[in-house]
Amino acid sequence: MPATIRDIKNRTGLSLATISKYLNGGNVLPKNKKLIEEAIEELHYEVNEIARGLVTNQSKLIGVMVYDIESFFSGSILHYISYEMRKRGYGVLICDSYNNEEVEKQNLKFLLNKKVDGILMLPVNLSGAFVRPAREASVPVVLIDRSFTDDEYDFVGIDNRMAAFRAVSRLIENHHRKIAVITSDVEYTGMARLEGYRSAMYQAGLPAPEKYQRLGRHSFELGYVSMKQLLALDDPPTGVFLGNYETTLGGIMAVNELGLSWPEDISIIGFDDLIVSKVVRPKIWMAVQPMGEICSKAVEILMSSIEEKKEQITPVKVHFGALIREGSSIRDMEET
Amino acid sequence: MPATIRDIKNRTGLSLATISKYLNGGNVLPKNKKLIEEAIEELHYEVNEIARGLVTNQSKLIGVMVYDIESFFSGSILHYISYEMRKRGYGVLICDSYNNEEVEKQNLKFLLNKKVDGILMLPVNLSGAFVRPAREASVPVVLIDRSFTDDEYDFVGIDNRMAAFRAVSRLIENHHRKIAVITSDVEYTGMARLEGYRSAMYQAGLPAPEKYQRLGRHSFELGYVSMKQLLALDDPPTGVFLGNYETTLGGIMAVNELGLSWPEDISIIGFDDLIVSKVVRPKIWMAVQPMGEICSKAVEILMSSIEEKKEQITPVKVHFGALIREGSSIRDMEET
DNA sequence: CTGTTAGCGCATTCAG
DNA sequence: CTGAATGCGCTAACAG
Repeated sequence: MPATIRDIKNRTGLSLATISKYLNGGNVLPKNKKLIEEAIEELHYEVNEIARGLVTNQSKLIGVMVYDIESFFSGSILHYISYEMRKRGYGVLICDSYNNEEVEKQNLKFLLNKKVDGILMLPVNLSGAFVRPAREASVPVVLIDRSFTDDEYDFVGIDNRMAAFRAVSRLIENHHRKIAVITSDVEYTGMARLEGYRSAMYQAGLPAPEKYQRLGRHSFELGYVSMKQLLALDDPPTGVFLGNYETTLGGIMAVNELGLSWPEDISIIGFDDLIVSKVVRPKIWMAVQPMGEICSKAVEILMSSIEEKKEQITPVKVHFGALIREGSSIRDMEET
Repeated sequence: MPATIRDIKNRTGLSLATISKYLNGGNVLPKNKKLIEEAIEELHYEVNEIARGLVTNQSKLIGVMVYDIESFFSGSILHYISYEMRKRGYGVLICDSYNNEEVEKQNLKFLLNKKVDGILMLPVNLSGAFVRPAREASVPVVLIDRSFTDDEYDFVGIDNRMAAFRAVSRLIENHHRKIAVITSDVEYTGMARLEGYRSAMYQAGLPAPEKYQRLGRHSFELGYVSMKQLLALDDPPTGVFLGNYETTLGGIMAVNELGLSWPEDISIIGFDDLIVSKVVRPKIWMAVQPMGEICSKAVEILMSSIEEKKEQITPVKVHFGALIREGSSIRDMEET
């Protein structure tokens, strides 16, 4: 049985209140302070956070909801978030929605039941209607990476349209005219990136035929299959923009398997810099999200909402710029 | 403010005890039952688990400690575990040790502070000494995937030595004589798999020269670099056993980049079947761990330890067999 | 089967 | 600055 505040009361002869005050950073006479500290040491006392939570109405827990914990992106996010929260003494409750809208709704309720002090979410639902219970319970929610189409919450991520625009521009600048895209048209980020691709093409006066737009839910398989299809076309593209990490990985694998190589046979620029890109040669051009910054910003916003429990004023949206990192996977088509 | 048991007392005129009993599945007169259910409905009442936890001395939380949350393996494990625990109404507190022994020790204490009811762990430490605080607090711990070299806890995983032995045997049966291994010699699983490789070679009377054993900490890079080195040898191996998912992925990428292909140029058999292998062709032979079974077994063991709070009797170790799944990545060397 | 009475471990009024 | 008293929301004996 762990020691309680009562044990240290008996040991020091002080009252519960004094000890409690000390524990919460209040002023206590030096000699009492010493007394308490000694007792804590001896008894290996540690505050029972769940008891404290009952009275302060805080659990020192936050919930993190991810659309798919098996995705590479989630792992990275979770890494940074758990690090940030640990520093602040918060526990991180994880919920996996495995890309299922219904499950996500239940997860939210589950977390609310657990009395989390706040929620960080990488949502699968495009609509934010299901988040209402959190708002009603005035549990702050911060969105990461993806936002809703119909409701506003605090958000931290990148400007996806712009990132894609800039990535595709890199191909255009290198005089590519036949540029394809592999991305999602059913997820928030994918849709924005698709738009970025289309804008860039349009603005450069280049055609963006449907056969060059391979869409579906972001996945390794989408990248793999689409890349093979693109390269098998009668009139294949010379450059391909891959819309996220999974598709990038799949696309790379496909090119390799076909015995082709970049930038000689095909130019590519991918998205999201996780493990693989560190090691693949020739190095691949990448639109890189600042994961660490995104997470620490999201945590910062969440924490301030938790602390000032004032009603949500107006949602804040933070968009970082993606870094377009240089590689050797784009060939200049004019130097032919 | 959410409704409390008191609100429903006022609304029904019943006593707290009766309501509490109903909530905990006790017998209540049908008419009272109806009364309570109505009130619950109206008031949107939900039990405050943290208050309940204070008296029952349970948090309905378990902790999961992983050596590296960014590894593919962790994501898969977390997926299954969170699913199993949700079914049981438990929250999952996640801790990432990012392969740091010191961090892992702190994580354990952190979880204990959060009063988790049990811990599932994929440890980074080889020694189990740091788990003592959990044992002292009689918080059950179940190890997954990796075990300690110096202390015993409940464990669920596979027989790594045997899995590796069988994987390498697949190459031997196909008349390979020059067989290499890429795996870890500093992690529990890697060491056992290395042993399996060596036994298989020894037993078949085949040499296992050092140049064919590429060792280090399991990583994508290890697989990538090692495979390139192996294939650049004067006398390269004809078959390679890749010791885990990351190294498998790295090895595949290396073969592809060299413009080689399996099974013509090199025969390979990998480990752990996650996303990529579903999509790479020709299909790769794989030693596959039954992730779902492992996790549900681990959860089952943990739950029973939590429920029967009797002192730990004797640790139980469950080893599943890995499935050696057929592919087309091994060439029969006699058919030359 | 139901109601009354005590706490769980702690923070927080209020006096002193 | 300190101490005694009160209650957070709920469960667990007991009586009735």
